[in-house]
Order: sequence, then structure tokens, then C-alpha cells
Amino acid sequence: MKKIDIFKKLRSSGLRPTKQRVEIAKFLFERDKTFHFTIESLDKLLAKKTTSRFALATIYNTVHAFKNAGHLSEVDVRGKKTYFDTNITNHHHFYDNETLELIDIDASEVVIQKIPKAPNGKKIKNVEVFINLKN
Amino acid sequence: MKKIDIFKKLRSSGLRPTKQRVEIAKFLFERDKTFHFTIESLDKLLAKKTTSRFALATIYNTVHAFKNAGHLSEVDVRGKKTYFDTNITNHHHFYDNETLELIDIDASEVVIQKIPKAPNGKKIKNVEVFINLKN
DNA sequence: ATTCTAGTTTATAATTATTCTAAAGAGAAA
DNA sequence: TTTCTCTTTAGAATAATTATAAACTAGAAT
Ligand SMILES: [Mn+2]
Ligand SMILES: [Mn+2]
Ligand SMILES: [Zn+2]
Ligand SMILES: [Zn+2]
Repeated sequence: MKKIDIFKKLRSSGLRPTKQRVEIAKFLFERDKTFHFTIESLDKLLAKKTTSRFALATIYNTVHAFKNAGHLSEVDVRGKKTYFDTNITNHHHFYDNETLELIDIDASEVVIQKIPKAPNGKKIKNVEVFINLKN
Repeated sequence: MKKIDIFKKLRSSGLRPTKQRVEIAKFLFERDKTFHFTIESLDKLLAKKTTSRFALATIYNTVHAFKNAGHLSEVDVRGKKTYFDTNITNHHHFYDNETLELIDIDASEVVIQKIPKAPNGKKIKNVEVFINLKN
């Protein structure tokens, strides 16, 4: 993704392309593979890869702004920290319980033959498959 | 589950059957249907249903003791609080995003036809299916 | 360009969930 | 009983996250 697209993405989401948002967006979205992170890991990586300084609150604010704008999704992982995901398509995950890393599984790679019908008055919103890995 | 069995369960797990553990165990395990809870919800329910007082730390300690002894499992749910589950079998969940409640799905009710093979050097530990519900 | 304004960043405080601490209390072995 | 170890408890400490309010800045208006 090009810098110009980053600007468009922000503007179209009602987010001013500030220095911090652009830097974080470039770091998150200018990559080929999907990226899973926590606020803490992102903070450390940004410190390494950029010269700018970011208040932790700004990282929280920016990540939530991206999430609310639909540019990031959230993944449920056991543990206290919230995981975010640059892959916003419907997809599934391997979770490596040794390295604590998520690995994407494309929705097409999982076929479910049978699931129970939703309880009365409820509809199925989506189905998430989470595959725990061990060595 | 009878009180005598509660005692056995505790003893066999290396847990002394103290007043608090027995009361919590009776509340959690003497029921027909599975029960999903957070520490906070358990605390409130115990306050309602029993006359004893429990320090919050005791509820944390006791629930973790039961979990470590294999009498409770933990479920990943979006949000900050940890969910526990009296169902310790392999099973899946509906999650009602309106009421924030978990509903059990027996493993036999889900048939997965195709999943990707585990990454190199890794094995699949278990597969969790999480079905989000909406109205 | 300069001014203006709403939105943003920042440092710090507050909050929430959870864990730790150390003193007092209670099972249970001897 | 006496003793010993484990447990409970209140409160402090920690960790992740959110709130606050002052300083700053992007973009619009002048
Ligand atoms: Mn989680
Ligand atoms: Mn969770
Ligand atoms: Zn993903
Ligand atoms: Zn369950």
C-alpha cells in the first residue's frame, strides 16, 4: 500500500492524517503478509523501526480508530492483552501456544460440515475456528 | 453431585476441603447444566445464594485451584474478564453478543470436513469453534 | 500568510481486572 | 492438645487499558 493510499484510507474514515497516524498506518498496512500484534508489541516495534516518539495513549487511540474504521480487527486470544489483526477478512487462526503467535487460515481452507442451528430468535453472525498448536 | 463427592474431588486434587472451597464447589458443581461465569459474576452469585462471606482473593484462588486441578476450564471471550466453564469436556460455544452469554455446543454437534495441516514441526492440540450470535 | 477552530497528541491520573503479601485463622497429622 | 502446614483475608501492588486536560497541529477561513 502506497503512502497516498494511506492518506485516502484515513480521510475516508474521517481520520486526519496526522504524523502519528500516518507512521503507524504505514507500519501496519504497508506489508504483504497479515500482521498480528498487541499494543505493547506495536509500541516496541515502532520504537525500533521509526525515529518518532509515540505516547502509549496515542498508540491505543490510533489502533482503536483504525479498528473502528474497519481497518483492523480484534482476535480473542487467551491472556490479558488484546490482539489486533491487519487481516479484516473472515478468516481463522492457528495459535502457537509456545511462541504465542497467531497464524492466519483463509476461510476457504476450513470447511464445516455441520453446526447446530442458532438458538431461538438468534442468528449466526460468524463462525470462528481457533486451532491451538503444540510442539 | 453430592457433598461427599465434592470432598473427594477436592482431596483427590490435593485441595483441602475448607469451608470456602466446599461452598464454592457446591455452588459450581451441584447443577445439571454447564455453567459459565466470571470471577465477578461468581462473587455476586455467591453473595446472593450463600450466607458466608468470601474475600475476592479467595474466589480467585479457589477458582484457579479448581482450574489447575482440572475441574474448571477457561474460555476465550472478547473482553477484559476471564470466563470460566464447569464443562471440562472438549466442546464448542455459541456466544450471544447481546446478552454476553456463552452456550455450550457438544463436540459431536460440530463436524469439520477440512482444516489445513499444522505448520512444520507443530501439532494440532485442539480445535475450538466459536459461533457469534446476533439477534 | 495569518488566524481560527476542531481534532489530536501527550503526560499523567484514574480505572479495572488480577495477583501478591503477610498476618491471622483453620485443617489435620502426630 | 500441640504443632505444622495450608488457607483465608484485607489491603497493597501490578498490568492493561481508558480518561483527563493542557499543549499542539492540520486544515479551513480570513
Ligand atoms: Mn483475550
Ligand atoms: Mn478474553
Ligand atoms: Zn488473522
Ligand atoms: Zn462451555
